[in-house]
Amino acid sequence: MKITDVARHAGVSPSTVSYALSGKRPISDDTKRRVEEAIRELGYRPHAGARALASSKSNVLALVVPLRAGIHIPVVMQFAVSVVTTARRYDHDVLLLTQEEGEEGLRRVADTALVDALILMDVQLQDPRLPLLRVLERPSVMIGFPASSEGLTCIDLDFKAAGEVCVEHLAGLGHRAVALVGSPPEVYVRQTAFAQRVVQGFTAAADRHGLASSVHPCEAASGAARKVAEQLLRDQPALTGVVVHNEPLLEPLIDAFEQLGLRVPGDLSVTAICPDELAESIRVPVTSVALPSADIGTRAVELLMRKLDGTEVPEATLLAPRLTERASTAPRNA
Amino acid sequence: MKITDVARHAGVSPSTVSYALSGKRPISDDTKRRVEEAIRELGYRPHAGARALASSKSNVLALVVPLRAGIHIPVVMQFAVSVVTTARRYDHDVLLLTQEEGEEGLRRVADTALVDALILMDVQLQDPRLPLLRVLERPSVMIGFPASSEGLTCIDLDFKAAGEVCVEHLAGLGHRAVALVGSPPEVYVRQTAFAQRVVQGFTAAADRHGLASSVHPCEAASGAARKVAEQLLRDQPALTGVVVHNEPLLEPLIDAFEQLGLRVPGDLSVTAICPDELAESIRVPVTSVALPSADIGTRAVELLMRKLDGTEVPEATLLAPRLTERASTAPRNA
DNA sequence: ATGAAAGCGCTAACAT
DNA sequence: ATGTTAGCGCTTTCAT
Repeated sequence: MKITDVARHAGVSPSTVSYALSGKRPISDDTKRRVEEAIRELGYRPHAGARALASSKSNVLALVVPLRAGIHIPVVMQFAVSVVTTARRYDHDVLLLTQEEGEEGLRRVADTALVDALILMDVQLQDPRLPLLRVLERPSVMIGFPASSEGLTCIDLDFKAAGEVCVEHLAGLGHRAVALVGSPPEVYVRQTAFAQRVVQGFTAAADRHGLASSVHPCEAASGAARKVAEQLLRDQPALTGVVVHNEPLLEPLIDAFEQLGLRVPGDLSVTAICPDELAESIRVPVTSVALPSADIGTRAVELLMRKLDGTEVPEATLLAPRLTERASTAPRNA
Repeated sequence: MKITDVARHAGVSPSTVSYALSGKRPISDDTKRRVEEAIRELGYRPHAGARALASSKSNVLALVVPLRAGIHIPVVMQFAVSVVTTARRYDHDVLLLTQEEGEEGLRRVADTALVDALILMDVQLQDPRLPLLRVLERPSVMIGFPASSEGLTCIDLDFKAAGEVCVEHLAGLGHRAVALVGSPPEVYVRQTAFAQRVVQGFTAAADRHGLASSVHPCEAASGAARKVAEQLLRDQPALTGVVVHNEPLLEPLIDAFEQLGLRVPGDLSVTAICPDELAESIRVPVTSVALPSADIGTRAVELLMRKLDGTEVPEATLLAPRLTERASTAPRNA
């Protein structure tokens, strides 16, 4: 079943069928109807490879997902799903690449014209893929910010501002000593951008408000919660505000505090940077800055589509943090 | 940079380059060397669309991932990653589809020849996609078993046997009253195959051994753990053995039992069906039947490759459960 | 062991 | 508004 079959069946030329499908030139209503009918009757589907060859567009995007330790998997899935869903709205499909394939994988799918454009997640401050992206003849969008991003397109939650907003919320409630429970150490060692930026924002805001502060990278294993809680209280006996940037640890940590005799939010206020869904599902719903995975995924695809169109897009898109107050924060005890 | 360029540069014909690349006919060592050199020097990459058109093979597999409620996301990601990794070993890429696209999505990627074959996850007992798969001209593999799978290729953990093995382990330790804490109710309502089969195996084995038993579908929200624990003890005061088939609930449930004054495994033995990684990471490492996501993903791709080769493959592949004893099970108190 | 050439099915100039 | 046709870059017969 090919386009010439459809053309014959509809009594038109192949190009007319092609144009009826693409809308790239005006077709009379009558012709269009006949073409559509022929397509339906014959169950015609254009051959993706032939299209890609003739048009130099595969209508496929590459999505590179991170697999490394310390990344919260459900967030990755949410990104992926929103990327796929949005891509489909623009008539594109999504090819899944793992980071294992590395730069060679990017080069492969780009150079073979298997994909038209690329989306990368888990960007590091000094990401080895950056030089490649700059020379690749295909547009790309990075979810996350490297140290220097000139000539590249990046989008992410403004993690620095997120760290600040959390501290400011706590400061506004009268808290004077705060701690950040961060991502697993390996995330910092890798210089993953978002983890670093939370620390920057957290520390800057704490200093600005004259709060005592400390930062604790932390394993995601929930078994670690008790130890972390104890350590925090040992290091900062005056501690009354905690910012958690570590999804799997959030609930166990709150449990651990309560088991140590600290009521949340009575004795200790807790804020988090995490998906709203998680913040809401916890026994004590947690005041949090949303990690809007779906929104970021959608906007990453939209940026890419505009780049494929030849439209200019901003190099950096930082999404402003949105803090939602829930039950885990309260004014400091007198 | 195309194949004719390489051919000219190497002083051979385009077909020779093609054959040197595919190995589909003998090439003299000397010629092969010259071709490889030309490819390297010119940085040549064959155009994926042109290949697909000429060979009627896209070298792309579709992977349909479930998004529905009650599915444990990290397990889905593990599948996806192992599918991608294995596919790459066979020189294939993976196109990511969401279940949202439904049957139309499958038809689209198959009929446009965007993919050569398909892998489906989260199969339901009466899956609406089954008839389509039977008529589709492309091979497919389902991860999971529908009610009737003639003519289709399925692979999964033998969940029925997994349920049995858990009960038998408990029975062997002298336990006489057991309960199954299952997947969220919506999973059963959807008639998702694996959840049902665990229940079958659990119940059959309990009956066979003359154990008192009960089954409790259960939300994944960890807040529900306490309620479930209390309900279990109310329903079955003699309860000493629990089988958990609900990843997110596993740890909270054990915590809840202990808070109710029941030591694990002193008073209550707990087994689970879950990834080994999860079972090991819990405070009380849990005796479990492994959910070998990576293995299943790998084998699904291997089945598909053999089908693409024209090799016959078994319609049903049930992976035997493997129970690992850990700290959460012990003989029943005298 | 290698070359020549005919497609694969579509798009997009270039007609009219 | 529609038709004609020359590719797109590769694979694979068919020759030799």
